[in-house]
Amino acid sequence: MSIGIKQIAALANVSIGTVDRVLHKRGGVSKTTEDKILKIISENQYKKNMMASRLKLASKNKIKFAILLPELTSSADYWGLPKKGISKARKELKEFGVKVDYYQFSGSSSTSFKKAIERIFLKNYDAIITVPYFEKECNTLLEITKRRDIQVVFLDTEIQLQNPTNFIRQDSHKAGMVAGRLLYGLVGDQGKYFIVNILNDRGIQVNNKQREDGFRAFFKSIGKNVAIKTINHPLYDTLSVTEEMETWFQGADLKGVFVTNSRVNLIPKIFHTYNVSNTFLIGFDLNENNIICLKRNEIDFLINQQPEKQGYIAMKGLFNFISNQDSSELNLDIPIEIMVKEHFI
Amino acid sequence: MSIGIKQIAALANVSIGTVDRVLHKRGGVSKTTEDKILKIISENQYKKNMMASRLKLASKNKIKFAILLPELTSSADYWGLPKKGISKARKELKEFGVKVDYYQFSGSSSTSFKKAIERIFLKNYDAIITVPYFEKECNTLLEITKRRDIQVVFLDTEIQLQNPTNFIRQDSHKAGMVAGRLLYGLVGDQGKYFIVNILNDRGIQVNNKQREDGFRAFFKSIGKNVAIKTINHPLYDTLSVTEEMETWFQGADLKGVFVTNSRVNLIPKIFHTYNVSNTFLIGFDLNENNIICLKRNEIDFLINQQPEKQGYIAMKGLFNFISNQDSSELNLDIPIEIMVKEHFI
DNA sequence: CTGAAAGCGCTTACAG
DNA sequence: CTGAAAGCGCTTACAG
Repeated sequence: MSIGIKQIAALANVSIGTVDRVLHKRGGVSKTTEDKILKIISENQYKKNMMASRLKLASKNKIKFAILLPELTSSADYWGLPKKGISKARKELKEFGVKVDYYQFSGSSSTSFKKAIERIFLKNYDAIITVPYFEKECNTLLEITKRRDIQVVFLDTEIQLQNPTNFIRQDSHKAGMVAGRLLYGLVGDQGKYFIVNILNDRGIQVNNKQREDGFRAFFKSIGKNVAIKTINHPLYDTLSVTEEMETWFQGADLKGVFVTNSRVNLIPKIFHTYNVSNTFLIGFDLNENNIICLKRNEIDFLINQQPEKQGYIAMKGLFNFISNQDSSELNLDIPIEIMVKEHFI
Repeated sequence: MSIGIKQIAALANVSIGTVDRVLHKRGGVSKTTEDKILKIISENQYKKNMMASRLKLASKNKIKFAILLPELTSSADYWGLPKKGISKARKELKEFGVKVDYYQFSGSSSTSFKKAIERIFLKNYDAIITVPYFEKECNTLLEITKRRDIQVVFLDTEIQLQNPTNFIRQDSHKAGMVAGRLLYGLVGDQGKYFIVNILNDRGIQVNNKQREDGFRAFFKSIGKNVAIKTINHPLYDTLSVTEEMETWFQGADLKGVFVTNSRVNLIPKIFHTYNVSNTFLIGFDLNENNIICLKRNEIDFLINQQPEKQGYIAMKGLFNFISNQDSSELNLDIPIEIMVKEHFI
């Protein structure tokens, strides 16, 4: 049977108040008493009853989360998805005394990120969920939160930072390898491969580059020296056809196109306009346009990053950590989910 | 702000005891008072605080689960997996007053299932998690549990039963369609397709048949009239080669083999012995031997039913239902997870 | 038909 | 340095 503070108090011949002082390191307990209590706690593997604890605390001491995501734009409603998962967790955790505030930054402005962080630090949050767009600013964030004992979880992308930290995201390099495997199955040894990085105003995103590297690593791993060409394309709402792309329209050999982000739905229009066939296409994310293309057989595979799940798990994991001091779920890989047309029937 | 029984009592000018009598339909409340209280409850969307409720109840009124799974055999340790997920949930729910007992039945004996059910009914369980092997006995189970207000969740397979019920399992027909899509991508229009049903002593399992049908439905859906041959093979530890299989060893055309269960790892040995190439292979489940074959490129795709997740979700869903009367999570599709070699690197 | 009271396990402000 | 007591929101046995 598990033990409670009442039993600990009885075993140590003290009151439950004293046991609590030791458990919460509130001080004002004699060394002798403290040692006695600590011994009993460890011998009996005391684990606090989270229900009772939160029931007491929920009304006054809220657990406060700051969510700082890039703002939604017309071309990128992606960030609504982790937000949705966060919102779902928020509803579930409300009765446990969890409070959530939302902040935004502009994806093209490190200053806006810095400013949002400053506003966040004005309030006393227990945890921050954000995205590692700006390396320098993220390092600063980590230094400050470490000092103040604020938990941070980064979603979406893993980047190298100075302090160890928590990432809940898909392994982009591995996702690129999986994409390589899938496209190779369709296109084979004799075909031509194209990696399309669709850039935004800050150039290529870190995880898009990681996906590209993973894709190439796959072909290295199977020892095939196939032709792989990278096309870096500036983002337009309708993708213009660059000179590099024109090779797509020549020759009857099979071709495989790997788009390293969610803008893969821009490609089928090009194929259609130029009457290209014998081409296979793979990309990321389950936005509406991508799913339409998948259903039309214009896209062969989509890889899902499960952004909703990322947000949901970040919330749940942080809550568990803060309420139980259990860190197991704060750093994890989201599975590389492969989607085909039949998933949507 | 959300409202509690104290506020309801104040609004209705009664004591919290009376409010509780209405909430729990314990009777002994005048119609006038009851109506007044019900009105306040619905107007204010009262939702009981699960923490407080379980804190009070956890010590006396345990929520009791009976788990009834097929026994583990040397050739089928599969059922250890949902059990693992159930065990994980058990640990998390222990402090909420959840108790779990395990029962077993033999997959080849409906009597052993019936007997186990009888033993289960001797105790007062709140919920049963099991697997729908035997249609008649499952119908009986549902009738009795309905009368006694016991919740039931079936894992692994969905079958048609007389009463509506809860299934947490993968859509096997759809999984067969996904398998068709994947194999078609590798084998194409010109190849030959084979469905291998590896039978056990009860013949073909329901979900294996559903997968076969789904596989065929895929080819129908794309309007291709390819050659698909079904091979029903009795189970042996090493698969013997039947006459039907010998077509595999003839001709240079591509061939695709779809094994409708977890015994797919028996096939590569045959290919190896008879020096068969140009063959692609897909099957189910992430057992050790299957993963070894996947890593050796002997299997091209594995479909994961996420059995651990099934068990885990069943437990969590039932707990939520019983403690909150929220049925949303008791009937659901486990995603059709496609695995390739690179997932395991 | 209804109310007052004890208690689930933990937390903390207060008194000494 | 330590204890006694109130209270989180809900549940229920008891008294009337």
